[in-house]
Amino acid sequence: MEISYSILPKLFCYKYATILTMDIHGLKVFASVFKNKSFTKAAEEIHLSQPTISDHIKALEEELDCKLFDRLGRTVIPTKEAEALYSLAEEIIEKATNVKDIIGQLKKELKGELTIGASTIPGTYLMPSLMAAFQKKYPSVSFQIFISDSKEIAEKVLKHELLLGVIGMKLSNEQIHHIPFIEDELIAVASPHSIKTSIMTLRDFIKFPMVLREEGSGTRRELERILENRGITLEDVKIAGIFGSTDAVKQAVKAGLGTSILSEYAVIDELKHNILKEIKLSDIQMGRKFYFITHKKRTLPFLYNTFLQHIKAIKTDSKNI
Amino acid sequence: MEISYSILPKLFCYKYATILTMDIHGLKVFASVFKNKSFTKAAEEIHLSQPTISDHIKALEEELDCKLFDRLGRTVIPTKEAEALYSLAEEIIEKATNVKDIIGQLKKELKGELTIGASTIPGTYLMPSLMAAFQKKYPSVSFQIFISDSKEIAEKVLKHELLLGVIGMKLSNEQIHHIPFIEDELIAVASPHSIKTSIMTLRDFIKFPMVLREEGSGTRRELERILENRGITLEDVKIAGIFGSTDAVKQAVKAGLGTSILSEYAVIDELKHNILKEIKLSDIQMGRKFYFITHKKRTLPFLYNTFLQHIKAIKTDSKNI
DNA sequence: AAGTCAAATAGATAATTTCTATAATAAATC
DNA sequence: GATTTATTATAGAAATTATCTATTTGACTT
Repeated sequence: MEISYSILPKLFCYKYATILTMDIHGLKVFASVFKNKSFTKAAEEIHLSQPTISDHIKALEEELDCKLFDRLGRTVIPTKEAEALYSLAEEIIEKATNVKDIIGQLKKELKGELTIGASTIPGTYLMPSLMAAFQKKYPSVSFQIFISDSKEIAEKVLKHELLLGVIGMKLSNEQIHHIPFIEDELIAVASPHSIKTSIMTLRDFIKFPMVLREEGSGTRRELERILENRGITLEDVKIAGIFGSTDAVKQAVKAGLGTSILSEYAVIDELKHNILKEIKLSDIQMGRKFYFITHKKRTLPFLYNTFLQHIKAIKTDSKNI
Repeated sequence: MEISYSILPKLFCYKYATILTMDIHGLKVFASVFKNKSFTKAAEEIHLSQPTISDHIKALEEELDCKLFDRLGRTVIPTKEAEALYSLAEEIIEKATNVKDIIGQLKKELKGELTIGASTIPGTYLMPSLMAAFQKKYPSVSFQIFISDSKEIAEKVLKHELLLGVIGMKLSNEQIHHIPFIEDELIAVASPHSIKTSIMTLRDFIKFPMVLREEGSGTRRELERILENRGITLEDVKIAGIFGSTDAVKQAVKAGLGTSILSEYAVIDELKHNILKEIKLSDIQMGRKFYFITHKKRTLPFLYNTFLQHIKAIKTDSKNI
């Protein structure tokens, strides 16, 4: 393997050292002369002057070092070499003509895989239904959702490992483009058995031991921000446990390990079935936003842009309802 | 069919009206940037300056109306469109690079069909052994010998229906290139039973009725030329019959219809077996030459030139023996 | 031999390619 | 956070190339 590695650059060098004057335009001129058996007719067809055609053929003849046409006064007759060149030239011209079409089509193509990095809440509770709706509209689209915490998603977007992310916080990085997505309400929850009161102040609530997400989490960060606004730090809070997933936190709260403050999307089912109990905080509203994030320097494939427009449309629709 | 005929010119028009600026050089620049993930490295590889690379990429981006690379400071990342373009570009570059090789190889190719127009004598009595020798040397060569009279062979060469001919006379046409081939002796023959003497003068010989070839024939023309030199026209000769082939003339002579003057190559076997008898003409030597003929304006494929050189070599060899 | 048709040549102009030098920008380092 | 470094973009100039028109050359036709 090491040998082939060291030889490779030389091969490239060789390949590019070969001066290839031949261009597609010249081949088109040749093909036209070949088909018309006339320089003048080719000139009319390609809308160039006859001397220009002569020039092109001369250049090709010099480059290939062989006569391509026998000029016999009224007609020209292609040589054996010209016959061979014609089929090759047609292939090249066709391929080159296709390029524009293929790229043009690609620019409008609504199929392929949409890879999105998502933090826990959007990845687990929001993306699935979005994916379903989008895929219904564009059946040839498949999704790959990479779930991690907000910090890692942001890093991957910055390192160009991901083109698109959804996270629960706004970043200060100038390179990141934020597209507001959806509002989320953070809700204080406890086990139904552990706390009887269903309304209290934030300061009262944090007297109970709490179960939290780990540090990179958007939910955790949002919580810290809210407490900080009230002059409270996490050091004032009695932490009963830290878990790496929202589900684990929910299990811990259910088991009575402590209270928590979680996304409404994460606990909507548990509240409905009385597995968890909402503690209304009388003095605070804990809203936060989710954002789609992209790197400002990256060009998004059409499919990704369409997806983002779809999201924007949904947002507008739901606002109007 | 008429419909497709009338539509055809429009299609050509459309095809060539599409302005296709894209050239192979530009694609090579693109491919290098794509592989190196760098404009600067591509510049080194192709031995162009970095701004030139920038220009080429810009031109391609404008023509295809899409961004090809996201420029991110230290690296560039190809877009989805660039990925697609790369595979297409490599195909085109490879084909274009092949052209030179393929044409180059064709120029030295010693295979294929060698079509030669030959008049009766060379086509029947000289070409077969030549063909055999040449094919032994170059086994991938096949022959097609078109036999007709000298006049028609010459016409076909002039009308570009044949690239190469062998005939028994020199033409006055300026367009024809003559390559001397082999000497032939015309021999006066008769049926062994009809004439007892085996030597006489030309004037005595033409007192006997003669059997001749048709007018276009080289042998006939040669005979006329010889007679003319002696102040004799064909009107002085009693013509017993005119036949369209040398074989027919021979049969007629054998049958005692008359005498004839024929190529030594045509009667060599008959003389050996005493089917025909040579009448030595004491006062004349009737030599003539055969020539390979080509049109001066036509380019001969390499195979044809090789064949002619082979012929020339044989001539030199046989002279030296 | 004159007329006609087709390609080649010459000379001029416009377009393009490419260069060097420099600016702008982003990442890495201190 | 300022500085250095690496990379692409821009500007302006020079060289090359593509193209044109007008004319010449060459060959077939009459």
